[in-house]
Amino acid sequence: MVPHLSAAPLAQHATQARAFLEQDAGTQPTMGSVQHFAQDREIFAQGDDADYFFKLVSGVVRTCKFLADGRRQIDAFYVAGDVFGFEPGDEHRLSAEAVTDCTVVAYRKAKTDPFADTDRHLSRDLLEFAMRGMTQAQNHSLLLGRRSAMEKVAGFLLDWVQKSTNHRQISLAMTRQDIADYLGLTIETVSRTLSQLERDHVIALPSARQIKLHNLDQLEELAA
Amino acid sequence: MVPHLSAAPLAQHATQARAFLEQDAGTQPTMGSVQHFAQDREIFAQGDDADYFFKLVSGVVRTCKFLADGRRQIDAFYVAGDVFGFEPGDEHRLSAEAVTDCTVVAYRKAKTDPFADTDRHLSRDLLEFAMRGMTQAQNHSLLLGRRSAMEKVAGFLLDWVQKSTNHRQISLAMTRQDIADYLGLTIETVSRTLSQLERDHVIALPSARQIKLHNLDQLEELAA
DNA sequence: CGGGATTTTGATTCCAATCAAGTCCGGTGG
DNA sequence: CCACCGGACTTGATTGGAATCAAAATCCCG
Repeated sequence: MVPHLSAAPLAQHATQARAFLEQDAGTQPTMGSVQHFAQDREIFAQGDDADYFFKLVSGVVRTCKFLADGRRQIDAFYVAGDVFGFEPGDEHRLSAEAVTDCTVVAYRKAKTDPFADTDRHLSRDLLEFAMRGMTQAQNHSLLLGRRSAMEKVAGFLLDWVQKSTNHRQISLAMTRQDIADYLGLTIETVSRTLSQLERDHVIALPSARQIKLHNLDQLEELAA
Repeated sequence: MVPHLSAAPLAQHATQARAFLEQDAGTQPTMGSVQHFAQDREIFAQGDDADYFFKLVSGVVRTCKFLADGRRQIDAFYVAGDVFGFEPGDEHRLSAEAVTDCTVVAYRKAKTDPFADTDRHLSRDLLEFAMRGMTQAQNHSLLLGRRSAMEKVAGFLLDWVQKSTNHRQISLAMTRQDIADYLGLTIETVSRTLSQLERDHVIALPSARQIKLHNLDQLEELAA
């Protein structure tokens, strides 16, 4: 039996986040600072230093990514009680904006950083797994949401060549059906798109599972 | 697999996890058990108890979700060195299958009470938070990958009504453009789909931002 | 070789995007 | 109180890109 799959993951973590922050407030010397943002104001931008993360007190916030040509993919909406802007790495990978006027509490990330305590190797590394998974899934959403078949396939090839030892050739372990189900396309479209890339001399297909990349620059352009 | 006993499955036993983290793939099989899977074999299924998580030693693995009608969305591919099956909750939300013959090391999640150690509350909560973010992003990918406009919109309404105090009416804070960018559709398609739902008496639209849900059962059917 | 699975290619359909007007508010000022 | 303005939303006509339907070609693997 297939469990019910929530179609739109609208910030399902309010309870856990609240527990975390209440506890934090009691144990840390520095409290978060309350801030207000008017509707459509940016709370933080893609690439900003991720020194703070936020708890939403009231209002609604969206986090989103932008492609170079302006296409936007909203990653999530947040409501009162939700925490957002909590990300791996030093800078924000998403931007956050006020959908309505809203009030947030900003917490300095360093103050709650479990990494400082060397006894917490466990949490640090597991946390990194989880955050890597989160980032990966967010990137996948961006890939699926607003990209053409060509952009998806080109992006897939670029992802895989990075995992490959050889920077010019990919050995695919998976079938066309697997690729299609990963990219949200049909097997025929994947095949056609690869054929098109071959016709354009961007790649060569010595066999179905072997792909030579002739023109990485062009491939990157096609991946948008 | 052994039934899961802990109410808080996210925390890992410190000793086990540290050993796991420092261990190189394929060496020191003291903590985890090495297992082999032939091509296309299932490593775990959606809904299985998530007592174990895995590190891939060799081969390629895919994790995926299925909709009721059999449509499949592959969430990720994993290669040697990657960790998968590490999820919040006490059951796997994805299934994992061997794309090629592969070797994994299985690690059992601890059943010890994570609340016993108060010093680790913070890390535990941060971890849980990160994992919820991961889950959320994965659900979003499923939404974007293989769903029609009607399924996306119906799913969006069902998710949003859960956040609402009134479970028969929704007040939307966001514009149609926001909804469109969240669902990977255009503003026109969102509008048309909502109008269609109103024509079918599934919802009513007293104003653009107010939506009455007349028939939740039908909405759930449409969300597939 | 032979046969089934996988992949490619071709023809057609269909859903959602695009292009293009309208309509409906929600605010503002007379 | 009402007329007007502008942004948000809806609706209509058409296009276009990917899905679907349908064969071929190719690749494996016994």
